[in-house]
Amino acid sequence: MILTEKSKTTRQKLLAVATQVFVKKGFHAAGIREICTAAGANLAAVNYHFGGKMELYKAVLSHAFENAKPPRPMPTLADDPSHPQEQLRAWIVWNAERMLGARGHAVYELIVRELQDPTPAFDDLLERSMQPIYAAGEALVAAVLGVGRDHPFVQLCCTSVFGQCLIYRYSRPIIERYQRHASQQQLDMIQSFLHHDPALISGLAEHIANFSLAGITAQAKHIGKN
Amino acid sequence: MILTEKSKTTRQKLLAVATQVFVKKGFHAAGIREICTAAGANLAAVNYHFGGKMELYKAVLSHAFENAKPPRPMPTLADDPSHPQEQLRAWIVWNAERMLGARGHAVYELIVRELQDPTPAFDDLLERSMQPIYAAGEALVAAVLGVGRDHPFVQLCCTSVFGQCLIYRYSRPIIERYQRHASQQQLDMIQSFLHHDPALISGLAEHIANFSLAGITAQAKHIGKN
DNA sequence: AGCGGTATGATACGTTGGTTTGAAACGGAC
DNA sequence: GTCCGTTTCAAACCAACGTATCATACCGCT
Repeated sequence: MILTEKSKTTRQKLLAVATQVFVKKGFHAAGIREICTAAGANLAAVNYHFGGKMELYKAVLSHAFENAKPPRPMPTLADDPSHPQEQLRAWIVWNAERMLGARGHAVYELIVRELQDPTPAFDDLLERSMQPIYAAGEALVAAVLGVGRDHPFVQLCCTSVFGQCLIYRYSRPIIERYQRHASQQQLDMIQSFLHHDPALISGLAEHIANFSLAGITAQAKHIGKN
Repeated sequence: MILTEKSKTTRQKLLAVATQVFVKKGFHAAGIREICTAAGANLAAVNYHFGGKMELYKAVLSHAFENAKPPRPMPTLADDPSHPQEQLRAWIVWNAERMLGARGHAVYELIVRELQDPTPAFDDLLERSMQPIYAAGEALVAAVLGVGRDHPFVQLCCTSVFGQCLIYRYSRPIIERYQRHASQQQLDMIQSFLHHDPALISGLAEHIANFSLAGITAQAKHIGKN
């Protein structure tokens, strides 16, 4: 199929709208009719351009993954093996900003949905977008703790870091809900968060890094007891 | 409607099966037919006993909430105001065990689902099951940090604690998926986790408490700078 | 102008899922 | 035994969804 100008715009429109709808409602709850009318396209457009709902969804996942490419490369242990603690801090900040920032919004929102209702596209998505990052974090935490990567503490600490990031994705509905009882100052912060204000995001990332580094280094004392 | 013995058992069976199905698949994906056949009841039973799918769901939420009553009461600042740090640790452990243990399983699984696709029952559920716990944690963190409850650090730290707990609920599908590549030792741990083994859960709670207390006390150094 | 591959359009099909209906079965009260 | 409220059952209804169909419109090309 040769893509003329006209077809490209409808295809892209479909892709853009579908991303929003899938993010907002998930795969099952999202409707072809809703997507098509919102994109100003005909009902049959999805089947014509993508071959079906699932294929459209996979295209959305790939597209969102491509768009999530971070501006800076991920810090790893290999960058500066003699200062693991600084590298770990850099990795935590980088990871938190990626998970909470605007670029990663769609991917992580979709990942979070996949976590609850996995579709056949889950494994691939996880493998491509999470596994490399997690592995880098594992290596850094292991280096800081001075233990092997398969030490239980390593996984526990990595999970704690990811948990602190992920909750800001999950608690979005709660935050929106608390707007009603919030002060003006809180309202501003909520708006900043919902719109991925880079300053607020990096503030959150800093907190997570401070909190986690203290937590991780505190684990060092417990090593050897078991 | 008077509840005879017979009707009570079908109602209860329906409630029990529906809880499992709603937990496993969420409100939308769960089907009346599936629930009824699994409960050995007729298709019309749900409408007869509860009045509809949404009413059944609300009944499931209430029932799950009632069953989540913890064996020990929640530690609060009021229990021992002179040792806030010890009380905070006790609260974190209590909260983590509640969120990861078998008793709270259904409620938190349902809450997590509500977080993504809120139903009209969301507000009530949140208010009853989360708000009191969160408020107690806020008070304890504020006491340890020596600041007011509306200080930004307090909310950041509480969020970090909840995030570390919640992720173990979210990552369940990932954990199940990694069973394929796991060693025997890891397999045992995974099984323990999936079956809410109390020993493992309290180990996780201990980690979260150690990690978080170090993180929170580290925040004290940053207070006053802003 | 006329052709052929491409895109869009309105409409219908088959399935699924929640709900409704009306009849049949049960079980205690008199 | 008969009556009546309660519960169960099979069958049907209705709306929504993803998909398929086929005609029409578009556009570069000869």
